[in-house]
Amino acid sequence: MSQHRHPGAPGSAGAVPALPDLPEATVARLPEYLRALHNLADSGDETVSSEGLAAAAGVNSAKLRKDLSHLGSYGTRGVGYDVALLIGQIESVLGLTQRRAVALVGVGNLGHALAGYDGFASRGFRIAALFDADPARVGEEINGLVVQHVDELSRVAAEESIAIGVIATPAAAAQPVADQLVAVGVTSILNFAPCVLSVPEGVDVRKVDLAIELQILSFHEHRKASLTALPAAGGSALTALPGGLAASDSQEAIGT
Amino acid sequence: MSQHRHPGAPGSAGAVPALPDLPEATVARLPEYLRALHNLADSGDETVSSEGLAAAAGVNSAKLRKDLSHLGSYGTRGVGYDVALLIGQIESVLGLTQRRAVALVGVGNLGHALAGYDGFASRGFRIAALFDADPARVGEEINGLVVQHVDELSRVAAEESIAIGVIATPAAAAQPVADQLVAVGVTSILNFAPCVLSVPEGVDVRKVDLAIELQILSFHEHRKASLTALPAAGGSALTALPGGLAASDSQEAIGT
DNA sequence: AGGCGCTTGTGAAGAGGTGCACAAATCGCG
DNA sequence: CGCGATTTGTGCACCTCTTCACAAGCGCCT
Repeated sequence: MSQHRHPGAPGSAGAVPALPDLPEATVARLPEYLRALHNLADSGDETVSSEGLAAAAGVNSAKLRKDLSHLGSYGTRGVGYDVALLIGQIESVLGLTQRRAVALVGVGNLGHALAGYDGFASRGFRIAALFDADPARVGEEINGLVVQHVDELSRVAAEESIAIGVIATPAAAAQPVADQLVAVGVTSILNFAPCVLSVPEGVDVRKVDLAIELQILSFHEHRKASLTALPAAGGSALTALPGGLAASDSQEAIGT
Repeated sequence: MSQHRHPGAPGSAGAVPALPDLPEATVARLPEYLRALHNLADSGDETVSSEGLAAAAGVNSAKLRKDLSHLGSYGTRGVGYDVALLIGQIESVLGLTQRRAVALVGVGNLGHALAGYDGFASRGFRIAALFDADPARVGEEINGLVVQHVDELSRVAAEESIAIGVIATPAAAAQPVADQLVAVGVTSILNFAPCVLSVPEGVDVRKVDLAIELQILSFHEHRKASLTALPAAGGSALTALPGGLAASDSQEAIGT
């Protein structure tokens, strides 16, 4: 049930306490807007129109306006949005006003790279601890952090008040690790292992599977190839495809 | 490793001619089904019910049946789906019957890990070439492949018939690299750089942004925290977590 | 052989997301 | 001081995706 609610009117008292209950699709786009806004800010721009920001974020401008309206943003008609203000708004909604501590479990091939990925640090997160089950890896230092044994997790989690757990272990180890994370109170997990995690209600899991992304691309590649291979195949409905078979999900030919 | 050539394939290479024009959401789930099916096959299962497969893939069983029905699969009522047959079907639809060649550009922190990620090789892809713009990195050998300068791209792409390009460069370098990939005929790109790529129509781009995933989790974490701070909302399972949560962020002062 | 339990495949209803098009609001300028 | 150019915010229609519920089909057991 989507309830329309007008989040706090301009003059309302408290500071926008109610989380506006954003559509999930909107939430997923906010970080992209945020990144684009930071770029604009670095360029010295102080305001930006929905059209301009939409182009920078690779989305439709109406969609962007609707997204921003959901979080009760204050654009100025005839002018646009104040870049700095909007950055503050989005960061606040995303809960990025504090730097959240991330625990990374699994310092193998991929985990090693994640531990060194500075995109995390620069966008609101702090990798607070590294874990691995392999004794051979415990003790290794990466980016100033020492890899600890995964059994230390509960102790360290309490000290560092871990907010998010990242799993970069092999698939077989992922579920036990997830259980351990949940046990120490972590309610948000980013899973890079190619498997389905089962977690109690209230725990959010997002999955990133690199091979799956390639397989999706493979499908489209396959489809494109077979389309060009079958010229006019008997005039079936296939050839009657309208304007574009562009993947709606991906970005496509922007501007020019 | 295991390159399952569909064993008892749906007979007739000529069959399955018309690409069924699958819903995008379905395409995105097929790889997950495929992974689950391979697990089942390794366990020796020969058939699986929609319920069972759905559980293994983490989706609703009705959704799974509808997805499979889209690709005209033949389950047996009262029995379920033939695992081997279904694997063959899905691999065929995804275009995984051939092993696609992937070019990886950007062998920095993340790219290095991707180059060594065996999940690609085991799921239908072959990393055929590595590139970087930094002369200091050219010549380095990773996983049996020598890093070449990005200017070699056009020559190598022709030799290896690259099907998919993976961009793991810094954001600033991503667009030029994408242009080069497009120029040599690549029509599918997986972009790890945190920026929007502009490509001509007909080129598919999928983006993976690791920081964005964390930011989305951060939002939910933020929301959950503010909910527990608010009056009773009915829900409950949240408070029953063992171990107790440590991370509670009280603040959410917005604006100004 | 016939009935029974199980499972698929799908129609239909509902939820959610998207994009157009336009009214409302604001600024700058003559 | 009012007008026009500009841009936001949003109602509405469309579309995709999800989920339910159930008839049809299949194999097994008696």
